[in-house]
Amino acid sequence: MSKQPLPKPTEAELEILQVLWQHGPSTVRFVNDELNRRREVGYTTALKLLQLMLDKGLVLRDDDSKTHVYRAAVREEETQGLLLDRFVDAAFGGSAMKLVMQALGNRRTSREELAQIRRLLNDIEIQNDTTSPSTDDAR
Amino acid sequence: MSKQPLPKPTEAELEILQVLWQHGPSTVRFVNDELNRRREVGYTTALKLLQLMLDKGLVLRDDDSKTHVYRAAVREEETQGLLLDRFVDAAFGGSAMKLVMQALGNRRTSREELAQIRRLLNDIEIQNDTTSPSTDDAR
DNA sequence: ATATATCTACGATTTATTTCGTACAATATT
DNA sequence: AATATTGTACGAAATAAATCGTAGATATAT
Repeated sequence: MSKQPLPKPTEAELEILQVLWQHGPSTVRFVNDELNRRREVGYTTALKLLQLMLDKGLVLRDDDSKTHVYRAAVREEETQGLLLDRFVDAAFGGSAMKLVMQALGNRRTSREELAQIRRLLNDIEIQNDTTSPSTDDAR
Repeated sequence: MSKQPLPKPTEAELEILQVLWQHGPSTVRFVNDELNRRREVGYTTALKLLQLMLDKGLVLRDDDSKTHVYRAAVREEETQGLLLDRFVDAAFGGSAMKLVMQALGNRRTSREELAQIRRLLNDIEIQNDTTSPSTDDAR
């Protein structure tokens, strides 16, 4: 029952996590190269960030060989969920609905994706029916 | 066709915008009181933030009377859309779909809301059909 | 009219985040 | 073996954001 703090990654840390999530365990060099596809970042900057992230427990590293290999210590969905909560709160006054409507309304969504969402809605509805019949409220 | 820079509000600035969007034009005192419902903030902190926001063009103020009245200079949906884009990019690697699925999947969504989303999906589908038949890409 | 409360302006401090420079060790190259 | 390259560690500067204190102006109450 040990509760990890699960620290909130900063903007720059998120960029790095994206790389690690997408490409798996990576060297500093690789991470830095990936970052540089978007913006100019010095090598030691990436290194330092990874070291800080190690302290925070956001990544793990294998330092068996001289060239260390870092990998994400937090799961993608979990982290995104955490950030989403904060974001919904900060930008949408806590209303996840408003966010979803915005996200769907203001951008191109393919037929494929629409179908995907419909499937999800169905699943949720079934869930709702089989668990808590009619009402639902909390706070 | 004049394009304003439309600066990105910070976390604290967003809190204030929420207050203004929700309650309309307000005095510093009122804004501060509202902020203090969530966390402890000094009066001059709120004041300073509003002044900075005025510089940035995030709010406007009426200083006819001694006690100034501030109001949002940016529209809620527009700002949220902007932030959403950034957030989708930062946390979800650019995939709005993943975000929507997360938002819907990981939290309680009422029958009411589900229906609302379905309606939106229908609208979008109709849009898709009547405009660009199969493929979709722009920008 | 004097004292008290309320308000704005704004500099300065604090805290968080990002970025980089330098030192030095290990490895690879010539 | 000497030199160049590539790597880590880590302090410190640069930047950004949030918070607060103090001064002084204006209004309100006694």
